[in-house]
Amino acid sequence: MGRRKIEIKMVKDSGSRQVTFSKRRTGLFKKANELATLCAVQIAIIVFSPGGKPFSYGNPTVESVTRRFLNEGPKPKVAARGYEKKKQEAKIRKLNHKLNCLLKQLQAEENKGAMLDKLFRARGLKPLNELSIDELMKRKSELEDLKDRVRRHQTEMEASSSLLLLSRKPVKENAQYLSKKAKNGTCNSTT
Amino acid sequence: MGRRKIEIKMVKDSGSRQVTFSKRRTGLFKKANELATLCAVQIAIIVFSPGGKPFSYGNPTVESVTRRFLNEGPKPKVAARGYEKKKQEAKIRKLNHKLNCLLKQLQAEENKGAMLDKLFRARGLKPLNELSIDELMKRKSELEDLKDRVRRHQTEMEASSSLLLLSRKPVKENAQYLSKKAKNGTCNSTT
DNA sequence: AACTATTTATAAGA
DNA sequence: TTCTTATAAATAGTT
Repeated sequence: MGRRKIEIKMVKDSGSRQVTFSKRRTGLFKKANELATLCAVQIAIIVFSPGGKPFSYGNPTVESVTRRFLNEGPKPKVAARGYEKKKQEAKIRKLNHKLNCLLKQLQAEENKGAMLDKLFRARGLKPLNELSIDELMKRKSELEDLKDRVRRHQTEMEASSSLLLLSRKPVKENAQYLSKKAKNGTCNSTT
Repeated sequence: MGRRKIEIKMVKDSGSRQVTFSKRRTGLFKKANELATLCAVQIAIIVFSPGGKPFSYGNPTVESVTRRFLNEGPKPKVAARGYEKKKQEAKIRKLNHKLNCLLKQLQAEENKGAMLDKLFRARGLKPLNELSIDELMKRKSELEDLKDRVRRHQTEMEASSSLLLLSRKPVKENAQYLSKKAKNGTCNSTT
């Protein structure tokens, strides 16, 4: 977009990254304001700088938009329709395969991470001692987010697992449990 | 931006307004994604279409970013300076402890998730078959995000680990490596 | 912060 | 909706 085309990859130099962040944050907020004005719509943006400082744009306010979003979010979503079921099942099988592969990779990464962590602790945390407080705070909040997400996924898995245990019964009897599950679904539309 | 310059005023024709909304929403989300990638930052956008339908973009998710924003809001800022080093070290020790605990929990969650996954596959994926395609797509993208974040953290850990191996030398000799690390570090002041 | 050479976004039109 | 294209706007590298 400027003198040269750049790859959309993380900017390694922290100084340049900060400059890029400032420029693009300004541009993004300007675009958001134009969208809000041209289309008379509500919009909210929250972004944390590389240093962890929060910036936000809201029309009319960040709070009102997020509140509306969070209140509308848990709408009951109508599950898949009855037609073209075969095609859906094929897609589902494909997605399940990808999902399983990803889970495996994830676990592998986690195990490596845990081993490194043990190494650290055995060594007395020397390297981490030299990191800044801000850096550690950032890591901590990232890990907390990560844990939340894993836990949420875990909950979903457990719910499905319960259904699994019921699946020994004939399929027709299962229908009631499955539709119950659909009713309680957390899925937000946000298409 | 196009064939003609337009005033940034509400578009009166509702059809044109919807078209403008679609185009600009796409552009805005693209910009947001570029910002998140280039600067490795968290960002969330929520926007309601002229018809009142919610659209959102989040990295890693809208929920995690809004949660972080809402939680940090009331808290005071911590930007600690170079003095009072003892206090800093105490804080760092505490944060490291939390970090380690979180890593352990994370791994535990992952292992449970993997076991459930095996259960599913042994059973022929029956329960997942009843989920909608949208639901599965959402899960898949969540897992991909999760994996990216774990990998990013993993990279950090490996970098620190390399430094760890050098730490057998006297502390003074370490200084150079540690300052090198600081130069490449991700922490920006962002005053 | 300002400056531009370029790239990117997009308003109109198809 | 999707594509094309002329033009406006954003921005990467530089000063």
